[in-house]
Amino acid sequence: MRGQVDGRTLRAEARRENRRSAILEAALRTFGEKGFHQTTVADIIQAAGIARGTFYLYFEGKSAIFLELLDRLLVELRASIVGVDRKEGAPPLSVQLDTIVHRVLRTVADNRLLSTIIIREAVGLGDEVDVRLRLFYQKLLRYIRLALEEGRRVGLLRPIDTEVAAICVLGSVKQLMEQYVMAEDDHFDVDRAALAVLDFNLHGLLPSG
Amino acid sequence: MRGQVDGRTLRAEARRENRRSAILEAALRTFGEKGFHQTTVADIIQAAGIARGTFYLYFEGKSAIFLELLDRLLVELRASIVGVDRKEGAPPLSVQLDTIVHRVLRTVADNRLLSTIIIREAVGLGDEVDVRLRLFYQKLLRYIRLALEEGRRVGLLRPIDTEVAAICVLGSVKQLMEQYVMAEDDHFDVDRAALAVLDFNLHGLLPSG
Amino acid sequence: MRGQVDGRTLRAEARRENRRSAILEAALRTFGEKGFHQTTVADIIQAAGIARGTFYLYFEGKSAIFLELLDRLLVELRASIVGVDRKEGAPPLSVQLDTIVHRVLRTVADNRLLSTIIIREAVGLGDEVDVRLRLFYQKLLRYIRLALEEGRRVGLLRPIDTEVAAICVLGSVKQLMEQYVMAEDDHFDVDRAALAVLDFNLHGLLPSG
Amino acid sequence: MRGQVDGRTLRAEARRENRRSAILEAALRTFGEKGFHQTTVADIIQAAGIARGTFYLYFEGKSAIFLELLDRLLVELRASIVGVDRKEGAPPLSVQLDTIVHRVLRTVADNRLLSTIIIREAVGLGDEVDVRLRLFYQKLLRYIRLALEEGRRVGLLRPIDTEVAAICVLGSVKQLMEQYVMAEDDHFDVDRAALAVLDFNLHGLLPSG
DNA sequence: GATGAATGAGTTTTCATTCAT
DNA sequence: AATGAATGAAAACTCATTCAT
Repeated sequence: MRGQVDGRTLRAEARRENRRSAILEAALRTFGEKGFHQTTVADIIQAAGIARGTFYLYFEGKSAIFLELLDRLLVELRASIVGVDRKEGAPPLSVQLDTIVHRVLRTVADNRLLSTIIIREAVGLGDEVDVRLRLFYQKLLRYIRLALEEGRRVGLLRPIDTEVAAICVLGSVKQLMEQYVMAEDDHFDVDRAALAVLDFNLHGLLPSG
Repeated sequence: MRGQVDGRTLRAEARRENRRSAILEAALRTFGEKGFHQTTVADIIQAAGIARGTFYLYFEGKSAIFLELLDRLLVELRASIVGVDRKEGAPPLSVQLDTIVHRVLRTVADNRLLSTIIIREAVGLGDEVDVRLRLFYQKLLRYIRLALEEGRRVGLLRPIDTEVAAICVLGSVKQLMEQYVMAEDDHFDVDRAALAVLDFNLHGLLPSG
Repeated sequence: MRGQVDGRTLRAEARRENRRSAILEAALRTFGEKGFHQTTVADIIQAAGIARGTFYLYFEGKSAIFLELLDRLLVELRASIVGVDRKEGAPPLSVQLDTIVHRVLRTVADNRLLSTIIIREAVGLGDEVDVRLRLFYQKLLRYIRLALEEGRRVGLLRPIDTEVAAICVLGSVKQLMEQYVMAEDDHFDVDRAALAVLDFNLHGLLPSG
Repeated sequence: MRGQVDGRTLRAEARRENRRSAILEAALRTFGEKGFHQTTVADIIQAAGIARGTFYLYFEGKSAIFLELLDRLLVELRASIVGVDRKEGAPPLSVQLDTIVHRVLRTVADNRLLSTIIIREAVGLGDEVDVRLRLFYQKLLRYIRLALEEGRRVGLLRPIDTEVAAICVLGSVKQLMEQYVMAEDDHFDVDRAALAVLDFNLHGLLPSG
């Protein structure tokens, strides 16, 4: 009987997870289409095909589900930029940066809806969300800055204001992401863009020399 | 007697304008502090020290007053970037760009509260505001791209993807603005930042050659 | 000097009366066009070309000015139905009723706008107005009933339920007025209508005998 | 289990309908007591003992709930006047008219509160309501006129201005209804009144011959 | 007297969240 | 677990009336 109960429990839990995912998915679609503030719980439950009360069985509320979606994206983005290896024998920083930019843009491309939200609706979504996003970007900036400083130390980079440079790197990639998610037509060439943004970041506008 | 009437009328109009400005000012403060969505008309009238109805005497509503604040900033920003002179004898593009970056950052510095809002709460502020902002950035991007193409033509710039480069230029400046308005402490050195961001945009990260 | 003062006072009073009339006129037009509830004080002062405060120098408020307009019409209507003469030698009741119906319809025709209002917006205009109108119709009904009873007494009328008959008389005339003021085209023949309504009231629908 | 679900659903639906009716009932009471314009949604929900939001769960707003009440009455009134039969062998028009007047007054008596409103506050209840009422009376008038014309053709009625006569018939019945709903004491004898109004409409005031 | 800016009570409406079934 | 009816706290907006100039 215990086995049976376990089976039941397992199946129940699986169903629960499925449903949870379905709601998350529906919320993602709705947030992506209408934006956080224009989206009502009614929209989400309609898209998910569930009852009002059911929504609150799975999530604490509108902010909570948004926060969860946000966290998922941030985790993916974070994953796409870890891996800079400053040990000897590792690929040169330029290659690593190239990889990172590629990965980040890929992640954005793969999570277009979600990316739209965090890029466009930076704040005003409730204190918790605001804090989460701010922290993410803060960490990201520090990470980039440390990478740049390391590059400076090993003589790979020219003497620059690493703080401002980090800001510029972040800004240029973010803006590219924004243009990408904003583009109504789908023929945005991610690879070309990644190459170009890297080229820009590495060499600037002027002819070298 | 007519003179007196004129005097009265003038004074009345002056008072009216003052009031209007005071409300705009109060709204600006409130939007800056709480963000667009967190701000209610009640907040604004409280900050302005006026009655409910008075607000609607001067503005159509929350969106309208925000739109007006936005337009003011956009006009100033626009003004800070006009003036690129491609005629012979004009200063080189690099100098002009330098001037522009300086001016833009100055404008942002001078309108910190307002800048905060349009940078942080990019969209979801009502259809009209959204459209206005989107258009502004669109025009800005095209403007930058044209300037870069001109630079290419006259051989000032190296061969670059001007579309992506324009995005990068815009993004780096925007991100700098964001860091600036976000910085809680006031010791953000605008001039240093302007120089650094220009240096980055012009020469990139790598040593030349 | 007293003479001069009197002259001034007189002229001032004349001016005051003129203005008062002008406002009443403007209010009449506006009420007639939009109805009592849709009409705002703003509408009236705009139509009158006066300032907000000025309105309150002449009238206590929106209800008060409406009440005054109402009273004017009621006085005229009342005047158009006095004069039923039950003394010997007077014209027969039938003729007198004919005269009354004619006069009433004429009064309505001459005060079309105002009539529209009291016919269409019977109540809900504030307690005072409601009471005034109710009283008017009550008195009117009693008046008609007494006339009918007198007619009965002198054998002019057949045995009828005078209370209900009075109601019917009032109702038929009121409905005629309503159709009249509602008619968009202006070719409503008052005289023909007066004759027909009298004919109906006196002889009914069936052939006599 | 499905049966149980159906049972639940049915019960839920029944409860929902009950609630709806209860709100309509409360609104009817409130409109009847205070009139349309004096009634606020707050009044209705208080009378119904429900929360603010609940009201909007069942009705779009004040106008919508009034419109529904109005439609119910108009349907009943309409039903009370269909059935005039002009085929051979049918009861004479006089009898049919008698039936109609009886039925109409009964309907009014059975819907006293609602009747009060549409009779007293004829217009200014919102465009849609106004149009609905105007159309209703228009149709009613045409209907009466056609009936009278038919009566003329078959020689049942004397030569009359059928248009004005229709107006008079409608007016006399409406005024009777008004007196009825206005009467504070309840001893208004509907049957007597119906007879008297018919007598008046058919034979008029004067002795026949 | 005239003006029109200022007032604020009063209404409508929305929507995230709760809770009985 | 699931449901969806019920809730009520906000929030926006209107407009008759007052009052300082």
